[in-house]
Amino acid sequence: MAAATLINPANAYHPHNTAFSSPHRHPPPPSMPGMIPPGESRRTPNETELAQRQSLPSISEVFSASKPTYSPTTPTTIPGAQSLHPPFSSAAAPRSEPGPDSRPAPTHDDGLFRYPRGDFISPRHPNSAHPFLEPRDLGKAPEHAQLNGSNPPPPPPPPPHMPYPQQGQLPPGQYPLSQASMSPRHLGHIPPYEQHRPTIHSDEDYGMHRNRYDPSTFNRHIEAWGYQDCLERISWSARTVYNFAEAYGKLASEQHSGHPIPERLPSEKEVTEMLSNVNFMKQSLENVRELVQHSIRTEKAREGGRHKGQYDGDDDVSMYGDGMKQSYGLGEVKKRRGRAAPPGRCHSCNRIDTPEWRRGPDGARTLCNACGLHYAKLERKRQMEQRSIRPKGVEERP
DNA sequence: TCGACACCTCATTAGGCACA
DNA sequence: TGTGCCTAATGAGGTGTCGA
Repeated sequence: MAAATLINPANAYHPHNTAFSSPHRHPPPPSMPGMIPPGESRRTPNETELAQRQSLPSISEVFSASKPTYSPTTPTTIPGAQSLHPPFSSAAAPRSEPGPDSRPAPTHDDGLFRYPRGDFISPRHPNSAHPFLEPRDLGKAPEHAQLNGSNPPPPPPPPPHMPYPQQGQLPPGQYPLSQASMSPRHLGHIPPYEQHRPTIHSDEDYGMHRNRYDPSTFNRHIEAWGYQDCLERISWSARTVYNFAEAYGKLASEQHSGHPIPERLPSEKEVTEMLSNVNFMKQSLENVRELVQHSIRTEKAREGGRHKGQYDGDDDVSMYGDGMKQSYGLGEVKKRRGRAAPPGRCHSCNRIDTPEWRRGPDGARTLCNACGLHYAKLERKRQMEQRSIRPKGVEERP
């Protein structure tokens, strides 16, 4: 099915896809020595490049790290301006023109296992090479990245002036929130949250890539692009709202009183913008739905009556990748259970192939086998430490 | 010796189906 | 139509192997 092919993350996030490679070439943070490209096994022949290996922080690293601290959510970059024009003109809701490259990063306060959650959704985003970022790493220089000798990464672009986070705390490639988007009365108090829309691709961008596509498949490329772009925008909007809630939620939790302090509440404009984001998300989701429906209709028309009565898999298509379906004949496809589909890409190392998908901080089947095992180990150790810290009687709760 | 990871195993979940 | 059973599929921990 074309739709399945188009939306298959394994296709969209293929490690060799140039769109996936980081145009920014930001070096991985020092806590992640030896990043390896996505999909590359640790047993690749080029094992000499140990320094390039992408792995989770070691346990000792993790537990020697500073205790969980609030890591201000900072937008990262979106190289979106290199793509086609979105077919969903309606989705390109006119918003304040985002910065050249702005994109939010998730906030993980556990301090143990963090990664750019959204990068799964936005494969074009380069910062997916920075999984499990920890606050202690944010200001460090990317020393190890230069060990390779090739392509020394350029220094991250200077962030625009922002009241916070403190200078030098931003990881490479992440930009603080623009000051204009912040309520003036909050300056210096409110953790930033992303308020920039992802770049809406322009006609010029579209033109730049137009000649790449065969006219016969042009529409399909447009669809694929629009799908990704919509997801990207949905992802962005969701994170914006999330970050907004996180930021003000944290403030609220710090107030230690039941009554909100007016100075620490969001401005009405900010709330309105969040509402606008929600609408924006809704619009984009509707566009995605249209695309899916159209794709299904198209595919059914093409298939004709070939599989008439054999499989009506409208509900099943999007949940599992092609690989999962191959084991079934068309006539024996069963309704799949409503569980998490394989992400198609490890949320940590971006690997797309793994013998097994494992549970991660983002939920079931969000990590590859290796990362999942590592994460599980970290979690176990963390829980053990917590138990050892907690007084007896408090610990055991199912 | 230790860390990382592929593979194994088992408990859990949810869809399908028979039956009252 | 509701309920209970069966079973495929999944989730996740455990174990063995390999390499540093």
